[in-house]
Amino acid sequence: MTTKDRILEAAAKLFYREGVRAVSVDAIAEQAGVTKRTLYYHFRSKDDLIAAYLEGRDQPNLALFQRWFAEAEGGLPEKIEAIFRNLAKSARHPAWKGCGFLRTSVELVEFPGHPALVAGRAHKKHVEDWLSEVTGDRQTARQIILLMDGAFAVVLLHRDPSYLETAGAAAARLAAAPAQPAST
Amino acid sequence: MTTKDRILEAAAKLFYREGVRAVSVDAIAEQAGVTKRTLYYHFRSKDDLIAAYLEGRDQPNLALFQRWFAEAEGGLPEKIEAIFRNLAKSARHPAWKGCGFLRTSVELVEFPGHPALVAGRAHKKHVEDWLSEVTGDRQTARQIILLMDGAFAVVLLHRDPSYLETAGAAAARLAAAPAQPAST
DNA sequence: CTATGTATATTCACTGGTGAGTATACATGA
DNA sequence: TCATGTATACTCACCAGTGAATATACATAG
Repeated sequence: MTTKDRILEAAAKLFYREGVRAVSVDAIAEQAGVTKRTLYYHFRSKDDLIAAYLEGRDQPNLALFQRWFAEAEGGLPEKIEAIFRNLAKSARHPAWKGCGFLRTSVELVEFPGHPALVAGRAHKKHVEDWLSEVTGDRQTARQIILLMDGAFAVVLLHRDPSYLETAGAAAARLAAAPAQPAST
Repeated sequence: MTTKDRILEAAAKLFYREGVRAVSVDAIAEQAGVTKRTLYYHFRSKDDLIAAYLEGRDQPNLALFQRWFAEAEGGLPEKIEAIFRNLAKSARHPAWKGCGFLRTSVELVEFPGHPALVAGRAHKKHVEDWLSEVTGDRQTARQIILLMDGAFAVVLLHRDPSYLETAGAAAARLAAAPAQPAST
């Protein structure tokens, strides 16, 4: 594992756990076991590091959703609901802190053009595109995304993962009977 | 208007615009036209001020939803959808930055017991309780909340208020046909 | 009806600490 | 000997919170 990878891994861990603003570059360097100067050799700035953190989460995150969907029994509504059930299970872990993409978009609300937000938008679009494919309907895909992201926010606030199951039930119902006949 | 009110008003404006972490106590004092020491005479700490900011938003926010609901034509689904339509209109204003409660809960994720988060949870519960009343079903109320909070997050990320209308359509459908016969 | 005391409200100037980022030097393998 | 990578030790800006003093208003005792 290269030094650069170790730095990114340390950054990702701390950024997710505490938020991108709360974590100092010094703390990341220490966690990675390098000096701050070395960190700045591999990354141009803290903002660069934040962007790299989110870019690195796009694929694994999407792949996880796809695996949960593929491995679930039943028809489309059941498979959609399975994603939420798995999310609820994750959310019961004490280290769970919601969606890193959404949280970063809040922390960087003053900088709408920040590269990390560009990466965040791309990620959410990838999920939406994939859901459009499997549901055959963009509107339904968006409503599922809205339920999921809403659940991230609400569960983080109340620390009550059961909202993810409530969201899953709603998503399953919307997937079972799309508003207008399928139209990707 | 008292000095204390002016400080709180200044804090609320800056906290909503830039986020509670990004705003310095000095900036609030300057905006309020007092010295920092005066600010600390009226508020014990910055955390106190953050809590006061959210506590002050609870009632006005809820009242706004209730007004939008009351003033809308049509049955329950139409009235629910009207709330989202009004939110979408607000979100088109360039100063709109999502939901202050949810954003603060992200910014203070490291401090789950923070008084501002207690105020945030209370507010969301008030909205949920009111929606339970008007829909006659807690599950439906929660799903509407999930759609609304999801839309706050997604619209903030993509800067595309149309997601609020998509959420409104889903909320109307769920309100029109609750999963199980009404049970508050 | 003045002198003294006290509570409220405000100011200026400061501190200890932390933040991101850098100047410079040293190592080491190709 | 040159590019790559790492370290020590720094700069400079900012930030939450404080110490000490002051202004103002209003008591009430002499």
